[in-house]
Amino acid sequence: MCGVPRPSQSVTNGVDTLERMTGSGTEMPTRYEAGAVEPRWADSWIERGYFHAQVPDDPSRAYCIVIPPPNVTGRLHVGHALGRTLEDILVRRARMRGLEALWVPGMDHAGIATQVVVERELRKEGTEPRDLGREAFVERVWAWKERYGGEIIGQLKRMGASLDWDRERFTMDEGLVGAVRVAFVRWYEQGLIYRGERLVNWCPTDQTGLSDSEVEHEEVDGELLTFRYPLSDGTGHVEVATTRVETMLGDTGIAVHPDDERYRDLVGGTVRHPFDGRDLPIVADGAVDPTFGTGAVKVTPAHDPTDFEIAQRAGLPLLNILDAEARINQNAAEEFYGLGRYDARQAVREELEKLDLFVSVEHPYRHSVGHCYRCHSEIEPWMSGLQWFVAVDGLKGRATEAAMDGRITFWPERWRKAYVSWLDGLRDWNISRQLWWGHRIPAWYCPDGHVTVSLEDPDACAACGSAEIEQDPDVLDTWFSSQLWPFSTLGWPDETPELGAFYPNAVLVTGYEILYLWVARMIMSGMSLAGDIPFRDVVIHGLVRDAHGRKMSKSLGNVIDPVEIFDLYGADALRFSLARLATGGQQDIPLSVDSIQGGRNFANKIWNAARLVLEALPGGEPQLPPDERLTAPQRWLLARHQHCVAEVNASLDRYEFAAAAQAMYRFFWSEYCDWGLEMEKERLRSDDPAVAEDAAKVLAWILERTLRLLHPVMPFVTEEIWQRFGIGETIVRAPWPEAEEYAGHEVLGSDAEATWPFVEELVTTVRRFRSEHGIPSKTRVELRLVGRETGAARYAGFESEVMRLAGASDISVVTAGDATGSARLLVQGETVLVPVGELIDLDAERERLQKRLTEADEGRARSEAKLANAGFRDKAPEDVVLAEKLKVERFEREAESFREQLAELG
RNA sequence: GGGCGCGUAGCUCAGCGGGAGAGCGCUUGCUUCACACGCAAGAGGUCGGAGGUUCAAAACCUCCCGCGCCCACCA
Repeated sequence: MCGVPRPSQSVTNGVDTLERMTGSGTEMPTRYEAGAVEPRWADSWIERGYFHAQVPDDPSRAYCIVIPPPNVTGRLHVGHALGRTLEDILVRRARMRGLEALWVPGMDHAGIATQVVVERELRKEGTEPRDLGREAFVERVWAWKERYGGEIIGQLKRMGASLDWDRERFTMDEGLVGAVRVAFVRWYEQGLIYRGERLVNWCPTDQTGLSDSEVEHEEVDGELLTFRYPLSDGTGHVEVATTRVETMLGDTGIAVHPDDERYRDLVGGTVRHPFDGRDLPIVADGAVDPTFGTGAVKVTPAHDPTDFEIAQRAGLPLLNILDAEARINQNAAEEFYGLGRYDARQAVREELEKLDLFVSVEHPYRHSVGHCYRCHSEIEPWMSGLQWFVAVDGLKGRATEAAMDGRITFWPERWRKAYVSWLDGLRDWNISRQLWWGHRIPAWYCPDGHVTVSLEDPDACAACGSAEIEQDPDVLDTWFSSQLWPFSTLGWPDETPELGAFYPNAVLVTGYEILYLWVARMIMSGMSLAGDIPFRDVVIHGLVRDAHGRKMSKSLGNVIDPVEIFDLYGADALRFSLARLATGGQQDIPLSVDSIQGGRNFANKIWNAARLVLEALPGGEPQLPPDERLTAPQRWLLARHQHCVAEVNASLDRYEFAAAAQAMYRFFWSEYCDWGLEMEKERLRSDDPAVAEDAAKVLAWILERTLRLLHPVMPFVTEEIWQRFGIGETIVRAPWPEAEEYAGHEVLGSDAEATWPFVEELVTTVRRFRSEHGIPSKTRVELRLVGRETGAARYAGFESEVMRLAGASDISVVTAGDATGSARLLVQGETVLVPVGELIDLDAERERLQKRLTEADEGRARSEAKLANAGFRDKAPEDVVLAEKLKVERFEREAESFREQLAELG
């Protein structure tokens, strides 16, 4: 055993392995200290290679999830913890089921995002990134990646994520660089990638183009300004409206709707630009909405996508009046040159007012403006030269079909619709980024303008042989490499054994915010390049917010740092809390410290229940006693446990994590601890060693299986306890409890389950009675069930438990109702006499009875009203009607009893 | 302009055709030999509003009112 880590040492205060293995002499502190236990297990699991997956011979034994690679921009936040927790639950369960469960770790280079944070850091040091030069800058980013990549790995390990670290990948590692190259070249050769000059979404701050998906539209209060263009022939004016009046410097035409009577005669004519005297043609175009504004539109082809298209159709020239930083360039009238776009807006307006061309302004005017998803600057539609695009029409079809025909299932299902309709409206994807950090576009240009795209870096132009070739300075959109993640991490384009076994992946878990940016593109590229769906299931979860549903942000000061939580409450606590909140129905997930404390309390509850059971366990593998020795409460608990197993499995099969967590919580706390342990305690301390041993065995057996059930959600505390059973090396690879197993015990427990409701209500009713009368817990009362001899069947097998839990000295059945001096409690319609004599306060008793009487009367009235309805009697199912009739009888009996008692009390 | 989600106990949310639930918070008892990160008992909801379907609606349909989100080239 030399050198085997013993993660539990700190908690057991040095109890040695042998003692732990035999279960004797185990000291468990009264509180579970997650912070001391978890880091040891986290390391130990990895050291022992438990998370390493082999490539199975039988592909049906393969189960694979790839981590949504976190950006190397910085440390992980609780949002990441949610997704990783859900994935870990799935992977750990699959692993326990005996599958080769591979969870691929890795990170994303996150082109623009990382470049921005590194630039910011450099500027803080007083260095202008552009001065550094490309090579040195990229080196700096790699250094950044090493630092934060390491921190992210540390965080993931600490939270217990069972990733196969032997297979860690990075979107810019050697293999993935190759995969990106192959993908680009293949699509280029298929005509799915092309180079073109188009308006792109330009971020003037980050100085790069963006795809449509990277632009966030937001409603802002702007202004709608109307001004006049004089007709060139001096016969009048045309009024146009705009929210960005500075763009009029780049106007090259006026457009009206072809059917618009008002302008029919003007089409073909021109207006004169007031600042530089250019004549702008008036053209007709169907894209113009004649009902908006004046029905005439100024056309700025170089700075508006609609205008660009109009210009293409009408043959209007492009006039680019902005530079890369969105300042007015030399193409505009001289007096505006060099102005920023917002200053220019003001200056143009003033100039128009001077020339008496200003008509009116509407302010505030609410309209939608695109912003950069990284830096939030306003996006400028801009001509930035030739850029590379992916022609999505060649990819959409198969990606849509895969979701429509059920090969890919979305959970919850509603996201499928969102996905399909997004694909439907998708336009070509701009993949050129004017950045330094990323995959360099594998295209080379010679002085004659030939383009060479190739797998290997070329020495000469493929068309003319010129050796004077230069590579495209741009890099690819970061999502271009991310989209290959499900297969590139498995070795694609090589046909590796991993790719053969683990592709398609089983499931992808991610937040809805990257459904389009990432998920949709993985499906498109997976279908096209890897020849199959990338994953069978897509699980979409909400975004983690603070306790009141607000976004977590540094400025609000409500950010929860996962590691802080791990240290304070434990990773298990956070994991359980997140799982319990992950309902799927709602869009976002409010996480509060209270909720995490709830998880911590649960871990502590498990720990303490285990303390009790393990102290009593004689040692060895927990085995059930023979069926005939099982008591009714034991059979009941077994049956409840089995229901819990079934419920958890059914929930997880549907990715209903909250329901699964809730089922475990309810079973363990409310049934196993509150009732099960409380009932068994007596037997555990029995003088008869056989009785005590049986009780311990039953409790231990159920506990051990429950630990396995809980393990995927709370890996640490379950492992820590499970070790003490001494039945194996690790719970990580212990078998997963299936619903079908031990079905026999369910049957075995059915009699006890049928008895249970009466037993539970009897105990609760007596407890309530005692509480209402302040009867001290040490005072024993007698319980007499009024009825025939068979009345005892109502609590058969639970006699001693009822007595102990209700604080009774005796329980019996009496045939006649000698009720003198007794309180009469009603339990499921049966009368239970409690001889109390002077014990009770008569006023309190009157109050109690009056309250119960009201409840009974109300209940009866409800049921009678239902039965009075002929439609109900005729049309409702028989059993429902019968149940209603029984209710009336019961309420009647109860009410009668309460009235009698009240009368007796006077 | 389209589409989606949500309005249920003070808070955060389950439930989605047959007598209103959980956690937290609150009240009252418990130094009960696993756990006060606990135990027991309790208070607290015209299930956003109005119609409709049904014997029966928190749940299904329609409309309305409030939140929130996504998509979209109306200047």
